[in-house]
Amino acid sequence: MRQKLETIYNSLFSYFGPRNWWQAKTPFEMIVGAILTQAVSWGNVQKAIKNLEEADLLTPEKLFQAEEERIEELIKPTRYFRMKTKKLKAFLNYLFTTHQGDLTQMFNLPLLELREQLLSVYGIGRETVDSILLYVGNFPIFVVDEYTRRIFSRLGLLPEKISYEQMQEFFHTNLPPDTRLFNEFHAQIDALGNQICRPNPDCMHCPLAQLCEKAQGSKI
DNA sequence: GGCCAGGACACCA
DNA sequence: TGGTGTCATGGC
Repeated sequence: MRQKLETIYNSLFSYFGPRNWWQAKTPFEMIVGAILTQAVSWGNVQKAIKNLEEADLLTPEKLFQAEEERIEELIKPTRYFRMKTKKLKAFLNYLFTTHQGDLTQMFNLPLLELREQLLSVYGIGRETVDSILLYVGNFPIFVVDEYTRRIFSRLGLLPEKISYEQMQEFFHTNLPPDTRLFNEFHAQIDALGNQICRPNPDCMHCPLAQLCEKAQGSKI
């Protein structure tokens, strides 16, 4: 299985090239992005980040003090802006009450303890917390999502109905705990899911078509 | 004009 | 435990 995953990763990387995911100026900006990107394309997130930056609110202290109405207006491009403002505030409330507003202190916690703490914050679910741990904290934790389920079930490597934990366990069991690999692999899966392996997949151009039971079965 | 994005939560059976 | 509705912008 390990070799099969290696083949899949190499095929994706050859096709899409390095994805350079999560370019950000600061760890705080990355965390804000992780919350804002929920159910929205990254392009919209970048607009909101730019708005926050121009308003000089991209520090924990300033965003914590900012009025909700002001934040709502600035992050409108990211959809569900009222909910996401509450989520940002919930995270900041946690950061200041538990870690004195210090991200370095927060990331000094052991992985599992930090994951548990972040999951208890309103608006931070499993995918968001694992994205923060992997992309900001550099912990070797694999981020899975709907694309992962869709692609790997079509490949016949995972059942169609599978929980988040089971999917994550699959990658943790079959890959070395390599932060850079996990980082790039998730980004590659996203690229495939976003551009090709859709509900109506473009199997003709899929770099994994030779490995995919569904693509071969449909003789595309 | 319709579809769908780098989800999470509340509610219900 | 799993399914469904809600949130409510912008690009293609």
